[in-house]
Amino acid sequence: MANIHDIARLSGFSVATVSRVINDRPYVSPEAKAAVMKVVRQLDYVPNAMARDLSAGHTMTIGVVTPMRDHPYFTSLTNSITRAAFARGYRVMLLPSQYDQAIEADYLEQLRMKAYDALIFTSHALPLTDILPYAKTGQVVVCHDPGHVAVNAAFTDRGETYVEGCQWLKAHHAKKIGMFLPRTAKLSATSQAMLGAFQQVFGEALPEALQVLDVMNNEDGYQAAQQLAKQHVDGIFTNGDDIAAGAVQYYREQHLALPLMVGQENQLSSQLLNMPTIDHHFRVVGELALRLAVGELSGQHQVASTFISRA
Amino acid sequence: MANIHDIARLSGFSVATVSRVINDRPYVSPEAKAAVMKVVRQLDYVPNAMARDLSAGHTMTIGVVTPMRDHPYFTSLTNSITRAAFARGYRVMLLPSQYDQAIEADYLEQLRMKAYDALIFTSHALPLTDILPYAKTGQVVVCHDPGHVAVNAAFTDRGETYVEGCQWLKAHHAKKIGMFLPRTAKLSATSQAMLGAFQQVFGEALPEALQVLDVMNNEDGYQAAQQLAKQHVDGIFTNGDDIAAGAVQYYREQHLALPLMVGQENQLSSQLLNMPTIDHHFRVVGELALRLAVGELSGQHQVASTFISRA
DNA sequence: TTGTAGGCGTTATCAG
DNA sequence: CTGATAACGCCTACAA
Repeated sequence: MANIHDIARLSGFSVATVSRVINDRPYVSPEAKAAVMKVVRQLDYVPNAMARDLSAGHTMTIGVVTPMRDHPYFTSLTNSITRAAFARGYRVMLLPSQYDQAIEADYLEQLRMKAYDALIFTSHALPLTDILPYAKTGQVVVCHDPGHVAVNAAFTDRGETYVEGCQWLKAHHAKKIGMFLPRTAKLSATSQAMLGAFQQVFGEALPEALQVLDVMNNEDGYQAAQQLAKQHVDGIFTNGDDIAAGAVQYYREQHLALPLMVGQENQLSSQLLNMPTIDHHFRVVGELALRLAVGELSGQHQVASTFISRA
Repeated sequence: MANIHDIARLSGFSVATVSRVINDRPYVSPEAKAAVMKVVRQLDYVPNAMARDLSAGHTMTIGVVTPMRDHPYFTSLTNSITRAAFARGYRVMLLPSQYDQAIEADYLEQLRMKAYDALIFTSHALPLTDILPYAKTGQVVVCHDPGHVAVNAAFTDRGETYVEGCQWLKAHHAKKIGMFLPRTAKLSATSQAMLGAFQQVFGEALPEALQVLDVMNNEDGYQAAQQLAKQHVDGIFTNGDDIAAGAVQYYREQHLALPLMVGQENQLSSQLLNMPTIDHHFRVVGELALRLAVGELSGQHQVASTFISRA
């Protein structure tokens, strides 16, 4: 592999001049430029990206930490982040975490090692207090409401639409309601917000027996429906359209009357099932997150989600 | 930011010794190790990833070129590639291309610049002959049948199941069949294979009027159904379950009799619609592609797809 | 306009 | 066991 010194030697100019030519900088004579370019073409030379990064002191890479790969929430968020990143000349590194604190800590360490210019957590298991120290060095962005913790954040305001979802169930006369939740309520801000909305609308807390935890995908939805069907619920607030679809499948297979259902994510399946859902506008959140990551923005930015009524 | 020289100076040892300590290599006295570690902790030192990469001569990064972000084919392929990559200590860079030849060429150039150790094309618009020259330097992997072109490849053998799909339509007495195809037949191997299967089963080529091109997502499916409904088809071989779902929606809205339909990708929607589909086993393909990228494997590897009959 | 020399931060060789 | 010193390949004051 030819390097800049080879080009310098063969063209009869110095590395400084060669560098100027390949970076299209001023103060180069036409002759020098021609001579250098000729050798560049002959040797099929291209500058080495790693050396450039080291010299420049940045990677132009944004790490995106994602707990799971097959969940639509993360797919749409990553997609919008990627789009925004490329529009600004940044690249995106995919960082799967499976909600493993050790892995997340590892990524944070890599940020310190300058493996990335910034890190976006689409979600995280690590307490915010563990993340905070890293926010000083590189840029760290989280995609949920960090409360009063001073970390850059872009997130949807879910509270409002969760209330609307509960109201919809109430208005359609659901008497016994169950909820599909991601992970336990203590760990997940989503769960907390959903349970809070229930309390607000129905004036009482949702009994634990009617909360199904750790529901993350379509298959989980099928299993979760099994649990709730035993208790004869007539309404389910789910945490995803595709997840709700899994539940529908269970009810259909058992030839049971379908409970009223509310989805989330505004996916294709809620359209097919004619089910109300919530659009969290992750495209917008993703772009905001990236702008925070590259320093175009700072602080905390929230996007209002939209309840889509359907029945 | 502290660097290895700072540690050397403050600990009273040389950079060589410091390097040995932080990399946990032999031939270091306990005293030296203790002294170095103490300073490392004091200064909160971590080695710089870029400098390491430059020194080592590799990035431990695999670029994954993906034409579109919201298509399940690419999502599942990227996911399995990522999983396999991390299992081997590699990272994954997401490279969107929108089937733009200039962008694809750009990524190939970046490969030359050693921005990635290898490049996986989940699909590409660039002719294979343009890609071939780069396959010499870094590792290039394509995810479709490269025919007789000598490039590393992992792909599904679709021919067989496309024939099965056509036979299914025939067995269920579809008389007038339409097809949803991605891009034009000349450009897309998928289209060619689907049309070939039709010819094989029905003994004649599918009239162009019954081919709807450039159908890539759910909305496209809705539009495409509009076109085919005018011609009163009673069977549609689609190129995706979610895409087929878009078509179903159109037929339902118009209160038209639903044609027989075959999907692809084995997504949730085909389950919900009780529609036969084809599983291309992209998880397997993704892992093979990555193993090719990191040099564990070489050559061309094909995976048989599976027809899932449902009605 | 051009070139020299030093810096970016590590790793590796090889003599001590 | 330890340490100078030379890579890795590029950029950029500063000097000429």
